Amino acid sequence: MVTIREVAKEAGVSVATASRALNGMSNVTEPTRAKIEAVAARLNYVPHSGARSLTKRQTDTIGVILPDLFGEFFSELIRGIDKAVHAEGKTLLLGTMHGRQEETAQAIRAMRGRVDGLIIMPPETVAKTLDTEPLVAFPIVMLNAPPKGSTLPFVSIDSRAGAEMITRHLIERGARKIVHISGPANNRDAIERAAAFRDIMKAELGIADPVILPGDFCEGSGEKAIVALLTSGIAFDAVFAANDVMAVEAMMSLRDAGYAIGTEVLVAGFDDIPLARYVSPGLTTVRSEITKLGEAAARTLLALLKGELDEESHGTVIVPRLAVRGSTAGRDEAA
Amino acid sequence: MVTIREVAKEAGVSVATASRALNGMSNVTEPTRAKIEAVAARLNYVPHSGARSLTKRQTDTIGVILPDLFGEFFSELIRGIDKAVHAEGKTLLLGTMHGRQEETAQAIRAMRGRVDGLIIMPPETVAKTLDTEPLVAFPIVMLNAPPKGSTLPFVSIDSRAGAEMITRHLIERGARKIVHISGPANNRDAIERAAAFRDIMKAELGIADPVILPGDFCEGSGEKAIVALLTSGIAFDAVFAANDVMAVEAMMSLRDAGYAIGTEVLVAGFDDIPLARYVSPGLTTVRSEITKLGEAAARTLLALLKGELDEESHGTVIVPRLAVRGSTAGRDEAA
DNA sequence: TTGAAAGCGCTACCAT
DNA sequence: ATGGTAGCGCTTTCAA
Repeated sequence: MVTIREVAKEAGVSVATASRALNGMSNVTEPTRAKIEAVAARLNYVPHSGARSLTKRQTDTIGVILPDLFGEFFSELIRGIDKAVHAEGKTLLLGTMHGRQEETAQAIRAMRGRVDGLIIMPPETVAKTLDTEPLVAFPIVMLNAPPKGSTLPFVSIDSRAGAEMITRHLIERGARKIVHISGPANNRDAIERAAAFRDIMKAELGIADPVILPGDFCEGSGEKAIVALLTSGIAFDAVFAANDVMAVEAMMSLRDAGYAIGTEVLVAGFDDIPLARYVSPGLTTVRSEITKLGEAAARTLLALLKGELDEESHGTVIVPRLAVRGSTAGRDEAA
Repeated sequence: MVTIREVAKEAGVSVATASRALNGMSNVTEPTRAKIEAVAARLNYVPHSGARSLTKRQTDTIGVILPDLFGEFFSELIRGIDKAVHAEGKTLLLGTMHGRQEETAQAIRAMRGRVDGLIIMPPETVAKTLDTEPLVAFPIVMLNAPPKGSTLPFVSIDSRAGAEMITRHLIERGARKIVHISGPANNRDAIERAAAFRDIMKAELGIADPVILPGDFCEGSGEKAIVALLTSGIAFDAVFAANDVMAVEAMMSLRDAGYAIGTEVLVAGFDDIPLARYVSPGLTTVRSEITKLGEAAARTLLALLKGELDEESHGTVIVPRLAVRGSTAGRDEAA
């Protein structure tokens, strides 16, 4: 591998001058620069980013630590982050902890010296831990985990607002006996969505203790919940699943069980993954705009790095909107 | 940030000893090691991977350059790569060229000094260029682009075999007037799939010049193709799209136009993205096992880095299998 | 077993 | 405008 030193020697200048020329600094004579560039091209010189990072104390790399890489949610998220990061000419270092929480700390440590800042989406409520960990010496933006008592900047989706909207929507469309399929018990979003569901059921219908079936956000749990529901004999006229994956599965299971989706039984999800519009009927859901979420996180971090993070963008809460489709056409139309 | 020097000083040893102790080398007295580790923990020392990479001339990072990040294909691919890479304790550096071919070379250069090796999925037939480029001084594995006249190791899916299978399958299920929606004209996979389709139509049905509609693998083009098809008045009883995204769209469009999918008109795709099994009827497609593809690429690169790449694994061609679902239930059953 | 010191490839400061 | 040189934080000979 040819280094800058060889280029300098070959061009008959010092490494300092070579460095300046190659980095487009102004204080280099035009002929000198031309010669250096020619030599660099001839020798096929490619700067060693690692070495450069070491001296500049800046890596131009953004690290992302995700709980997992499964499904469309993460792919959309990464796309959003990449979009913003790439726009600033920086690169993306991807780390996951494969669901294992113990790996989080290690994953973060491994980032030291490789990235300028980190976007972390903790699997659960690791936020507090992170804030305590003194090792967190570099800029961090939390994703979807509004840190309680933490001072870390964050970007998240307003799960509560979304769940409220959708529950109201189901009621408006004629549902009265709504069943909720929740996410993991230790997941903040899942908890908020379930709580919001309860609140609206109480406020709008006076139902203090609505049916909530356990789920885990993953494939398999939507179907399981429906099987349990049907077996239980509980009466229902709508299902609100805490995310789209479960909602789609629930929809399929209900359809297979002979229910007419959208009229006899309304179904709604949360996230608006691409799949939601392809199933039939289309799935009514809460549009999180995942890509936007990723972009916002990246932009917050980028601003933080530049020291331009103003107070108001310190914490960004994205308020989702409804995406109404066929799965909640309405009970009235069933008649 | 605390460096190894501070740890050494605080522990009353030389940096050399500190380094050895922290890296678990054997030639350090137990008490010395204990003390150093205690100090490191107390000072919350985290090694600087960048600096370490520089001296060791090894980054423990694998770079991946993708044409884009859109859709499930790439998310599954990344997941596969990450799986293999993570298993070896290495990290993943992600680069994309956002469809712009000019960015490829630059993206590769930017990797110098950051990664030990590269997995590249060129948008088109950049393989040759890459092989020529002398800058490619580090280990590279090509993804899905069997380099013509290139000596780079590669992993790819046998598009031809897959397309042959599925065309035969459609014919078996009673289709005679099959229309193909192709991918981008400059995409190798797209070209091979179309060619295989032609060959089988010729061989099995004696149709030398089957209808092939242009597409681009992306959302929008499946629908467009169907609109064109319906407008043209061309007779058809099956549609084989070069990838699932277009196939699903085509399916929806045809259904909206009043066709019974799976009986009146058969539809098939290519890739087997998760979505394929959720639409209804399920989409018959070619199972590429994208995750496996990513894993294989990563493993090839890892072996290459270890100097363990034997001749036969130099080029891996994954032969896909059919995933038969409702969208090709069969024309016979229509009766 | 431990320490001193020479780099890894580059940038940036201080001279000239 | 150009050159010499001191690091960036770490690993790794070479000596002791």
